[in-house]
Formats: sequence, structure tokens, C-alpha cells
Amino acid sequence: MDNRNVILYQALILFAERGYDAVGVQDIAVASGITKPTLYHYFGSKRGLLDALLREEHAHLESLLDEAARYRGDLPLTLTRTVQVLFQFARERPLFYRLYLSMWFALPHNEAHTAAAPFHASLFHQIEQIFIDAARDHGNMRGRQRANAATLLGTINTYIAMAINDQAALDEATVHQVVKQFSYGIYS
Amino acid sequence: MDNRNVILYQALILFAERGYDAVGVQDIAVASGITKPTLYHYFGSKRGLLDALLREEHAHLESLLDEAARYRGDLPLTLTRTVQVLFQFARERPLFYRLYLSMWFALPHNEAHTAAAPFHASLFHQIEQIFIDAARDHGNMRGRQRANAATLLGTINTYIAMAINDQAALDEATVHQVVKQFSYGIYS
DNA sequence: CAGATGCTATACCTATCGGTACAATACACG
DNA sequence: CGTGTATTGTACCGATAGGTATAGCATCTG
Repeated sequence: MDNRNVILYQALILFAERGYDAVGVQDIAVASGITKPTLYHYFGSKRGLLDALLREEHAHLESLLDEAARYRGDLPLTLTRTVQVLFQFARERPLFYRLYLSMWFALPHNEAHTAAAPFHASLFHQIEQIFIDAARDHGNMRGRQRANAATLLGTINTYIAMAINDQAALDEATVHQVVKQFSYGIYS
Repeated sequence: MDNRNVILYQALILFAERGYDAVGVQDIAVASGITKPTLYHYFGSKRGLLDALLREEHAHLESLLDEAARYRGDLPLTLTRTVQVLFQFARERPLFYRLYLSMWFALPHNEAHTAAAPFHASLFHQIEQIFIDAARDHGNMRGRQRANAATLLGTINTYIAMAINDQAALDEATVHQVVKQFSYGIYS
């Protein structure tokens, strides 16, 4: 693994343990077995490193969701696939998902939050698109697309957060529970 | 308002805007119109200030929940009252609730997370107690008390987070939606 | 072989971090 | 009035923050 990827990997570990603000550039350099100028050569700044990290993970998730979250007339199926993909992504990349949640819940004027905003916005948009497309078939959902996307993503993230704290499993049974629980909430 | 309370109030504003790590003691002193030794006189350390902030807010919420979240044989009623009280608290103290969420989702080795842990633990415990007591009447809930508490608190926090971002209202209709949605999830 | 380019380390920069020593003030109580 | 206690400001501490100037080295290209 070349230095660039070592730095990305070690930065993910440290950020996901202590948070962006609490980790120094020096810490990342030591953990990666390089010195600061090497890090600055590849990423330009601490923020640039964070952005690169988010960009690479984002590309991965986006391609997964691109297939799963496309509405083709069967809303329960689309929702199930979407939850499956997000659960799978969180299982495969627990460090990153933990970091994403912490950054998204960080406060709006915080640098970590602004860095996570594009990632979250894209994720949110892909989910919102499901409801925008589905509203053509289900007229009663019209006007609530944003709220539905927020509720679904919130429910998913609640279960992923529970899984991170070993209070839930991200298995098929939980997938169906999330879909049913969410569906009941929005149809009632 | 005496200096101690001015400091607490300004610290809450700054922490809730930028996050604990990103705010310097100097910033708080300037915003409060005092100097650092005055702050250290009252709170001993930056962490001591944060702890004092959490302690005072916690005392308030705990007393509110103490009445509302006591199970007396009617689970839907207890859940409704609990959600009502938490929504009311979040409406009255939006800055603090925002700070609490960010600290709880901050990463485990981060100082902000460890500071928020007692607050969260107490809140979680009060909610878990509902299900522990209710399990005496509803045998099928036994063994799932922790998971139920986590799911309910997660659902509540999802809606509060949506409200903070102006994507939901913390009104009576939402209270009942949360209770129904949660109840469907756990009985299925 | 010569030169250009990419990568890396030594050593250093300024600004700010959390925290404190100490002296001056304000104020209570005898 | 005098004395103790609580409160506050001036001036400072060492450590570390993010970031960089410069030069050495390796590798590729002609």
C-alpha cells in the first residue's frame, strides 16, 4: 500500500476514534509512519485529507445505491433494497459510518459538519428521489417527499447507531422491521 | 445575571454553534465579558464548565421525566407522556438539545462524548425503566427492554433532529405518530 | 549521462491552546 | 474600623496546533 492510502486509512481510524477536531496532523503522520510534509504533499491541508476521505467513500456508496434505490414501480421492494444496501455498507465500513454519523450530528458551524454535508446531501437526495418517483404512482405521498426521506434515513441511522453500540444486528430481520415500521409511520 | 450564569449561558451558545472541541476558553471569556481566571475560578477547567452545564440541564430534564415516564399500568399513555416531555424539553432548550445530540454522536474516545455519557445514560435508564416495569404486565416484552428503550429514544431523537433542521414540528400530531410508529415496530 | 519530476525528511514558523502565579479589588462580618 | 474571603485582572507559562521553506533522494525520460 502506498503512502497516500496508508495516510487515508490511518486518518480514518483516528478520526473515527476521537473525532476530526481532536486529532492532530502530527498524530496521523506518526500513525502512518511518515512526516507532515508527506501528508501535505498529498492532501494540501488537514481539511483536504478529510475531503479526500469522504470523496472516496462517497463514490463507493453512491454506486451501490444507484442500483438499489431506483424506483421501478414497487415501493416496498425499493425500500427494502435501499435499507439492505445501507446496512451492508455500514457493516463493511463501520469506522467510516461511525465517522459520518458523528460529523453529521456535529454542529452546523463546525468544520466537520460542513465537510460531511455534501456526503449527507447526496445520500439524502438519492433517498428522496425514491419518494419523488413513487409519488407519481401514489398521489397521497405528494408534498411529503422530503419528510419521508428524512424519516427513513433517520430510522436507518438509528438502527445503524444501535448496531455500532451492539444493541442491534443489521440482518435481514431488522431490514424488514425497519421497512415495516417506516411504512406504518408514513401511511398512518 | 451574575458572572457564573453569564459564562454558562455563553458557553452553551458557543458549544452549540461550533462544538466543544472547536471552542476555546478564550472565546467563552470574551463572549462573557470576563477574563480566563474568572472562568477558572468558577469551573476549574474547560471540562468542569461543560460538566456544570450538563449537570444543570440534566437536573431539569430528570425532574420532568420523573413524573411523566413512570409506568402505572397504561403503556401507551406512559409512552405518549414521555415523548411529550422530551419534545417540550427540546422545544424549550433547542441549543442544549442540539449540543447533547452532537456530543452523544461524537466518537467514544472524545472528551465531549464521555461528558455527555452520564446525561445520556440517565435519560436512557429512565426510558428503559418504563419497559422493565411494563414487562411485568406484558410478558412478550421481556428480554427486549434495552432494545426497546434504544429504539424509542432513537425515534424520538430522529424527530427532534428533524425539527432542529425545520423538517418536522414537535407538535401533538407528531407525538402520536412517534408512539404509533414505535409501537408498531415493537409489536410486529 | 543529464535533467526534470515526484516524494520525503529536517528544521522551523506563528498562533493559539488550556491553564496559572500573583496582586488588586470588593465585600461581608465582627 | 479591621480582617478574612470571594472575585477579578495583568501577565505569563509550556505545549501543541496547522502549516511551510528548503534541500536531499529516487526514479523516469531523453
